[in-house]
Amino acid sequence: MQTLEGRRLIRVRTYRADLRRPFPPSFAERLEGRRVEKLARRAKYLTIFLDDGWVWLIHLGMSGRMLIGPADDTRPGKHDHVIVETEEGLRVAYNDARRFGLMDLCAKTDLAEHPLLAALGPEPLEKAFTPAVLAKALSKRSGPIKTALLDQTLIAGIGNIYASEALFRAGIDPTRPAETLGLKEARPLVAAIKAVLAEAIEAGGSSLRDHRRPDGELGYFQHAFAVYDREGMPCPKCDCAEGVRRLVQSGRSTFYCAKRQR
DNA sequence: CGGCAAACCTGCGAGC
DNA sequence: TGCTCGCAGGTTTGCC
Repeated sequence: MQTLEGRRLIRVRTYRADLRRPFPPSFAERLEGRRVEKLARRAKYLTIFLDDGWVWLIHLGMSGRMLIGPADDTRPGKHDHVIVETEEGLRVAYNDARRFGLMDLCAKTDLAEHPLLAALGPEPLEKAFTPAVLAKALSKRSGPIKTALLDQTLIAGIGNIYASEALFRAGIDPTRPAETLGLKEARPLVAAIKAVLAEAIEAGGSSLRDHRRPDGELGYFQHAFAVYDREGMPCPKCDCAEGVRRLVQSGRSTFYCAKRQR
């Protein structure tokens, strides 16, 4: 998507009225003619800053992806819901089989107060995300630490895969009540969260089944999971008999090593 | 308010 | 081979 920076959007087409939510009024018309000034991210939201002071907000949901290529064929492919063409002959298609994603437009000056962003917790990759900050957030929760890590109002941007991976690296039992983690255990957990997210971004993201990178390849980080989706396989860090275990917390799979994580 | 289940949607893999 | 069924992901909604 870096490839969009600096480009002018000359043609925007939507192929349905909504994703998870309806597109905002006059969505395509408000994008057409705009130049992209900057791409950024807040939690799992992509923020595209436009030259008229508005921001194009995109969430990929679970199966959303941006397909980038030349604009010589503008017909929508299967599950292409929005297609953008730039002045330079680039075609960017938002493709999302499950339509759990969403798009919105927001004035740059109101971005922090946008309903989808206002309640988000701190960015884990920022310097300000410290063990003290994490410990304080977790002290408010009596539920399991794994579930708390997925709460976007406590910490922004951790998904189900990375919650398991971070807890494994930090050696923390996913069922531990969040409030029982003190500063001492928040320290390795912060380090693990930062490392897991940074490595995943560096590797081009994770992917499962039909989720692919823009070039069609699986996200490389998929090949680096220590525990996620590895039930029954040996723990990569110890020789325990059971290997990686799976449990369900709040309806989501958690993978962990019972011997290593306490 | 916290915690949890269900809902949204589709593709895929397992099992018959 | 072809069918059904369960499950995966992120977030919101609704119920206790």
